[in-house]
Amino acid sequence: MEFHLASDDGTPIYRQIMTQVQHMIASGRLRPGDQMPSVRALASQLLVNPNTVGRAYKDLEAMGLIEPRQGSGTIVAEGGSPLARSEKRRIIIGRIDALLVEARQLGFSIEEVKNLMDKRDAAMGTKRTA
Amino acid sequence: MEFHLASDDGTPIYRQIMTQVQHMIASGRLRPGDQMPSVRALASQLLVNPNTVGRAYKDLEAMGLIEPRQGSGTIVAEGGSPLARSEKRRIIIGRIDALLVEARQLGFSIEEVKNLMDKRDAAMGTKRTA
DNA sequence: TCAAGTGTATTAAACTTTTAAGACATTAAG
DNA sequence: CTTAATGTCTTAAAAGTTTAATACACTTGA
Repeated sequence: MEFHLASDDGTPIYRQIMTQVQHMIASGRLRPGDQMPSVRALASQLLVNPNTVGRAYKDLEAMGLIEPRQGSGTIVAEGGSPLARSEKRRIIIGRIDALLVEARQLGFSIEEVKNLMDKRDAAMGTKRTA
Repeated sequence: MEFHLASDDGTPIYRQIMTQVQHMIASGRLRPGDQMPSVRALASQLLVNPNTVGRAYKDLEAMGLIEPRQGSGTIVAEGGSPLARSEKRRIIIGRIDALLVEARQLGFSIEEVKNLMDKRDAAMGTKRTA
């Protein structure tokens, strides 16, 4: 399970964790019944305090996305159906808009961005598991 | 000048203000020499403390995006970002990688992302003042 | 039973963010 | 000059975030 905390805009860590889990569930990479990484394991992986992960898990539980099992771990909840295509589209468009604005500010044309995307995608693709 | 603070992910207010201004400059809605809203006026509009806006303006000035004029207001700075091309490239590649990861998680192919990018870029272009 | 791993909880401290009230020098307009 | 508006600064307090060191009850597997 790959997590990455990269946001440099001051977003609290526990919020970033929540967003990651939400998106993983939305995309189907985490499915109902799947085991979540333990609080301590994820904290260790992210080099973060266990309480911070616990905070994220607690809020995700309140949202009904995950279910803690005392003693054993935490699993993805049943009702947590993947987001509708329209919702996924709304999310990705927000990211794209942000990238376009950033690119324009930095002086990159859309063609340059798309070329860079191809290169980066090819580099990432070599690591793909499926 | 329309500002809106909507982010519900715990992002600090002054960061949201900075992002808004950056995007307005990037999109051409704010051009070099334009008057920025005063610290107090923007604070009043956003129902936020003047110090919070001041913090955002101070950081934006440090980035070279705006220039304070003692006594009169604050204007959008001339000239572009002082960053070197290599530095700009490093930044934009980071954004692209994040977008690719997100897109993959949400189930979008790179072709779909590039198509959406073209559409969004065209939509933004119509608002440009050129 | 025993040990290890699990989620949860408490208490405390450090740090960041935001609000608050006020002050100062500078600028523009009357 | 006077007045009002500007950016900037100080001090303080409140709130939120993160880390830290524990502790507890529960579950699993040996």
